[in-house]
Amino acid sequence: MQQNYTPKEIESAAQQHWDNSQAFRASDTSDKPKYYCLSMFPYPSGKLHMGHVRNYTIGDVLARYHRMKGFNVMQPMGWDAFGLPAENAAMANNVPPAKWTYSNIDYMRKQLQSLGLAIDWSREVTTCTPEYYRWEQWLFTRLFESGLIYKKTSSVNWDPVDNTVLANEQVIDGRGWRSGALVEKRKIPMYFFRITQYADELLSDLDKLDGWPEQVKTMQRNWIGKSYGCDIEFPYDAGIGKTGTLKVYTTRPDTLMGATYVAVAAEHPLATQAAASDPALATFIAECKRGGTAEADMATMEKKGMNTGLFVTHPLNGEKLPIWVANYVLMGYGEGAVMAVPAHDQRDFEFAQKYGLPIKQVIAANEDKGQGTTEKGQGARDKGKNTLFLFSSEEWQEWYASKEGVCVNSGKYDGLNFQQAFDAIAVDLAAEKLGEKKVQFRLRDWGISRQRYWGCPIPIIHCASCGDVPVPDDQLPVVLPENVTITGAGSPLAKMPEFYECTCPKCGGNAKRETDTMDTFVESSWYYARYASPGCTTGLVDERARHWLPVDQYIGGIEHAILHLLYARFFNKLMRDVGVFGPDAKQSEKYNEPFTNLLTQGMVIAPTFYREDTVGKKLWLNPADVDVVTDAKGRPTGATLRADGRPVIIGGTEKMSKSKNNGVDPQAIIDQYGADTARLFMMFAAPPEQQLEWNDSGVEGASRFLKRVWNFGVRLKNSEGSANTPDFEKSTRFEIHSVLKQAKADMDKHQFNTVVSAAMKILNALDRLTGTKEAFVKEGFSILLRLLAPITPHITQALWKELGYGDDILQAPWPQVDENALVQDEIELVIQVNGKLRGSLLVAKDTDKVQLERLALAHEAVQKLLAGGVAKKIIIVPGRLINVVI
RNA sequence: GCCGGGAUGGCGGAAUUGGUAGACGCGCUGGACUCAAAAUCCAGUAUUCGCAAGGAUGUGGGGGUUCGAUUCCCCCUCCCGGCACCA
Repeated sequence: MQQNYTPKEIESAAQQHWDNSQAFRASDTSDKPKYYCLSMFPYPSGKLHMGHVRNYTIGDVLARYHRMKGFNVMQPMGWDAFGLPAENAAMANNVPPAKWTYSNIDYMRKQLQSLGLAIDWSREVTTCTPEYYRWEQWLFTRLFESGLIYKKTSSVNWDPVDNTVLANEQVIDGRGWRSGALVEKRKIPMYFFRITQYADELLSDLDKLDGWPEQVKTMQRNWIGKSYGCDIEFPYDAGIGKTGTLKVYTTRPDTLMGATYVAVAAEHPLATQAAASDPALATFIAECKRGGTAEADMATMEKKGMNTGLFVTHPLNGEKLPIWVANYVLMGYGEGAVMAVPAHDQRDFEFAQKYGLPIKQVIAANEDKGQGTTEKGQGARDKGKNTLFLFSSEEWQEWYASKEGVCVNSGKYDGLNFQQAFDAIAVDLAAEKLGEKKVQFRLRDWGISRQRYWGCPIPIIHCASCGDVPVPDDQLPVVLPENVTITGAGSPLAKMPEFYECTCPKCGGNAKRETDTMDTFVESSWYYARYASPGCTTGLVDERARHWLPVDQYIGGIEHAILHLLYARFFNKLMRDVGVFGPDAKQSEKYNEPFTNLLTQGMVIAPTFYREDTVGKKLWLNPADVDVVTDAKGRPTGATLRADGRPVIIGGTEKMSKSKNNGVDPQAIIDQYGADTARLFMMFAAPPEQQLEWNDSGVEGASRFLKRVWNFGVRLKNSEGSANTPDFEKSTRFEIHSVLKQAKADMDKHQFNTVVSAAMKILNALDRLTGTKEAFVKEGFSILLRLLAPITPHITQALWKELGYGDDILQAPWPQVDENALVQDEIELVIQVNGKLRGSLLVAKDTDKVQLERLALAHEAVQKLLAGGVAKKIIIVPGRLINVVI
């Protein structure tokens, strides 16, 4: 046995052993209970960063822990290989995206393997291979035929200099990142998944996901955003010159009588019509089209509007209401038009104030009906009663949102509460055929067309006579050509006749292949199912998927809480309904949801540093190349680039990413200390769900602990030994088993940092012993090794074998708590006076209440504070404390 | 702007879910070993008053409920994630 801990040798020996025994090959037919443990697959950006190490170590700990508990574990790995960074790299380094991607995969696979993850590599999936995306294309054609995929126009960020569509990430302060040109919105045709058709199921099934964090379910619920309201139609005023109605949606039809104007989006047909004869309005509309499409930008920009000079008629009272164009109304949401009730909506109120539009109060507190009786309502009543209140009062806003008021100034609706007014107005609108109740979702259909090269080709052929024709099965896959030049201007495929020239599958005439590719979220929406059918050539999955699905434990970053996880849930339902999981899948609860349990890992964040070039473009610098200067309190005051010593700008502390170049490569730590240290440190640094600001001080400590474990093993093996006293043995056994009990609970709630701490406590307890030969020391050490095995698998395997516990710790069961060791005769109780700690008391376990009260009162500290007086009350918390109230 | 989360010693974090705040580790200080250093081991380490015994204060800030609040309620500040074309 090596005298010193040599992680390199130990780790390569252990990994060799696992390889030789094919230890992590998952059986499709085992009769043990299955445990499908899945970590979100990485984008092959080049190198691993600490976020990956965290994610995959968490997954590996869970996989190995469940293996020890007797499960048939499957833990796969793959590559989310299509995406924008490959095209950027292609431009920066003049290397084709495919080549760049595959070489990144090769490097990162080696890195992952060096971490000693218990992965079944025979199931590896790479999304940019035709074997994979062929089935995605197949599914696309099925969904297109069934109408679940359709085509419509939609806004994109357009760079007028590069003549190309930009991702939101590529729009910086309203300008294209490469050209610096002002970005504008442009409408282009795109394919959409009809995810809204599944909105209700996606919403209601969240209630069944008991294994998901509440915060993720809340975010998804809010994202789907089911609301109950009314469609309301405002007939055109005669001045518009045509007949028809302007349709709006509102969740507050009870305030309809307070509507004083309507507002439409800049792209709305009425706006276009009005602008035809109004140059100033045309200019304003053009201004609204400037800037990107990101919702955060729209929501934070200054609210602006302009009167069109046109009017609509109020559907109930016949008043003429002006039509305004407003930049805060989004064409893509609802009808692209809203009714404005400035008295009762913050945004409408501010807009009305700014442009001098009338404000009409139609909701007030109702004293007679006893409404508005909450604290908020009371305040609102006092302020709002019979007088026009100021909307800016926050009290009023909240109270209003609570829907506790009644209608006023509303004619026949006066005195009705929210629900009564809602119903009455809906009935009256329906009678006029000018509106009806409607359930609306915030969720929009999922546009998947991308005018980019490095993605899965959309399998559609455009024929002048037959229209959009899906590519027939026998012509799939539509293979993405790999020899291309990326210029950053326009879509490369659209410049390749050899790709797009084709014949129509229906009529055989000349036709043009679609040159857009799919959103890369599509690939990541079904990969979890593909792992369960490696090599399948007959469909997306085969029979084997029915054994493994659904995923028992999914692990990934919290940043995926909405989009990826919602799309994957949607896809699972699509695959179920198309029959991918078998004809009976629709009847089985089992195929409703893809991920039974979800662990959302907190992000590993790190500071960002950058310099700006002459045109203000940011050049991001890696933290590893930057020296930070701090003040006496440790706050950063400045930073310089090590290479040239000149200052750099300190950005925010953000999640590690390729685009901000703030990823920290774990390789240095693995090379210097070994994978076990990297894994141990990662698990010890913070609980998995918590965000972690990267800092490598403490890696040293993790390494030191593993050295101590090794040294203890060496001593245990070599020592002649001496005996410990029975008392010492008893207290150590108590300590080990109470720590173990807690560690088991921590493991089950995924709090791995305290599991590591438990291992440290056990080693400390064993280290305090003087004798080393006893069976119970060996037993204690075996508990320590098995506790650590999921976290640091290499060193524990080496010691397990060296000390003769067995050949393979993978076969060892999780250690059992010896409840007998936990029995105590005496316990320590805390003595408090008025809730403040004043002393402690050692008593027999079964001392009765009366006796405890007597002992507490007799306590020196209590006597002193009591000063001869009498205790008011004595509170006893069994096994914990006695609080004397005086 | 909207939605979700977070804030505890010099640092990472713990606290059996309303019951001893600071487990475990890092760092730091002192000591042992060494010619010396590294490594290792031992001791101390929330702040503050005090020679000490002991006291006071303390979980982002302000208020509240309670015998007792890091934990529950109300208000506020700052930080992080997401916002549909980064993945």
